[in-house]
Amino acid sequence: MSDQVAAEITVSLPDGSTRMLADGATGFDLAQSIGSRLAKDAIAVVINGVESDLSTPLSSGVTVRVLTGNIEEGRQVIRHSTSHVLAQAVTSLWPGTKFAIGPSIADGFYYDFDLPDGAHFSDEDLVAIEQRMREIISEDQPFVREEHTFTEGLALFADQPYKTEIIEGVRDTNLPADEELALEISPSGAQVSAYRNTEEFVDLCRGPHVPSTGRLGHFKLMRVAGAYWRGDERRPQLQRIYGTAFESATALAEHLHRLEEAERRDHRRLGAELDLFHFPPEIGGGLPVFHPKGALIRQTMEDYSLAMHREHGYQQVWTPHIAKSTLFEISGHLGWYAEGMYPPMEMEGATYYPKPMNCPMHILIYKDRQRSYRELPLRLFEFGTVYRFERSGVLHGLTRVRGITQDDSHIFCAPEQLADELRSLLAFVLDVLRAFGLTEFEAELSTRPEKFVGEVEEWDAATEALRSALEAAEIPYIVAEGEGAFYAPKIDVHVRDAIGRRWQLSTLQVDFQLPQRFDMSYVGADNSRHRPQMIHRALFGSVERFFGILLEHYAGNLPTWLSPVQVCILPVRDDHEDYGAEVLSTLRAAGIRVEMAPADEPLGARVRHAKLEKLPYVLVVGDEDVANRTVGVNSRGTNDPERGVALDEFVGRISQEIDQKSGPGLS
RNA sequence: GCCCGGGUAGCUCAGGGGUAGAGCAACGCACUCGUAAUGCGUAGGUCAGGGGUUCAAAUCCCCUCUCGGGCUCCA
Repeated sequence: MSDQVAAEITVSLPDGSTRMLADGATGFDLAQSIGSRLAKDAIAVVINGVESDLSTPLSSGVTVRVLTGNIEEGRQVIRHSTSHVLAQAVTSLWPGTKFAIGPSIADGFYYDFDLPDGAHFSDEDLVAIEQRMREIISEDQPFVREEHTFTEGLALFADQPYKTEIIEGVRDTNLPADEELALEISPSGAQVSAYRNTEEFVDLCRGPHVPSTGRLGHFKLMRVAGAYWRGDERRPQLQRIYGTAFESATALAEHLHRLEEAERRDHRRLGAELDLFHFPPEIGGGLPVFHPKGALIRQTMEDYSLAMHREHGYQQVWTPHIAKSTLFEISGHLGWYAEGMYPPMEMEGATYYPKPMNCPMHILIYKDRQRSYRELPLRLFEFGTVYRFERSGVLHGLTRVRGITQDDSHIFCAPEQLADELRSLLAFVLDVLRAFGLTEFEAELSTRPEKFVGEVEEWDAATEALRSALEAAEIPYIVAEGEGAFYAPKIDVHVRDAIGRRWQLSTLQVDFQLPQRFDMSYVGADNSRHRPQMIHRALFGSVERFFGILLEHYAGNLPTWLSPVQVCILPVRDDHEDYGAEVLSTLRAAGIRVEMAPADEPLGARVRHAKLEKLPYVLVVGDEDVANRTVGVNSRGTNDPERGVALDEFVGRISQEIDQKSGPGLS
């Protein structure tokens, strides 16, 4: 081709620079022109914001970003490509398998299958599948993009009913049904794209993919599960395989290590190790008992919360656990929440239900007498235990139980007070959460759904009030359009824990329905009756769940104020026990929770036991300490004890720490 | 509720048709020690429960309960 000058194209890079390439150059050529290292690491490209294969020819004037495996978008491509390899492996081991979808997800991927003759995967199957996947990877099969019309696509996947349904769905609506389907098919134009690895194996997919299976390999199949087609329990249950994949063996190993770390933090494990709570089968699923140390932690949490509520103008109330059906008919719970309620009990001709929520009872307290505008906002607060029928499969340690103690509050206010009340309420909620060591917040503002009660103007005003509370609190939030309950817009507060996991905790909901159902009123300054507005608010959400989250957040290393045992005294020999007892009573008099372990085991063993219990402080007392009235301080998180600390000084230190709700670090 | 996998000593687990095992914990005795496991000894089990197959079942089969991982659900 020396007889003609090669045409050239110009492309822009993310840093604003431009680069000249031969006409017909691909993303891979671009990466190569930048550097051989980049060419080696390149997974895919983003052309004018659209993710594409490395083999895509570039046209002049486009902006191109090269995706490598060490960034999230690149990993998604690796995971999605690995899911295709999984599908090919399964079809070669189970001929006749029907495929559903196989998207990348946070930290991995999955693929849903419908095996011939209703077969199911077992854990042993995963080993064989992984083996087959490694063969496919070593064959270095190319991912070849094919584009088809809808008609061709339907013909290509004629024996794949799930793929057919996806293609028809997009053809008829021009939209994939949800985010995960969007990875399978692109709605743009009248095209269906597919990626072919071999003569036999081709899968519907939007792409992009790695150039060939040889680029994969750092993966692991994690588990098998059942999953309903399109998440609908009325439709067939498919066999899902979860896996994870990374760009390198190191990154995969790090990920698996993080999973182990999360397992070590599992509150169910810590609950047993630290003797805090358990779930006796004789009582029933989802119904925990708290042991002395667990109860102490829980009580400390509740005491602090109650004190903060009183300081902020809340009045504590107390209400029973069951009520006649009449109450839940008025509240409407029997109408729209009956499935979530425990079944009724008949007694003396009346029907009683365990309460699923506290609000109706708080409303009855409000309604016991006529209320004046001067009393508003009226803030009622209760640690109210409610019972909800959670299906057996959803129970999960303390984070999903059937007996739930809510730190529940209902605020009744005049409409013109709503915005101020929400603002101070949100600030209060965040302050209390911060005291428990949770500092990273993200909120969700859920707005009016299609089906709703009340007036549009009311909804708009309440939504604006919630929004302004979020703005004032200066926390990041997203708006979930149409996600509100039918009776109210709401704010949900999520927190990030120490290892970055997101938990939904507090909720603030305005309620347009209950004040009306209960015909609530107050007498205004104008001497006429008005309808109050109502706010539901749970701060911890559920005390049990919050307890579990805190345990995981701290990995069991609770700050000193929450530790059930704050100090353990270890006399070096038994003739130091008298002094140890003196230290114990001094600390106890200062309100510190303290124990002493007698010298009938070697000191090292006793230190070890105390460390395994994750106690904040171990005090060793020996000859020098008896002589000088000092203690040896071994703090959690260190193996470097401090010798000769004056007893008074230690008391001062730990008291201050308890006061500030801080404490030594991890064990 | 549905799919998959478990349930053997208080805990963690081994054993997989022929009379039940280990480590830790517990208990007893000795040791008296300056910072993450002192030694010796003792006791501890209807192998989740029920039914079946077998001369014989912890072990194989069926049912139930229960726990875990997912799916659905979370007002």
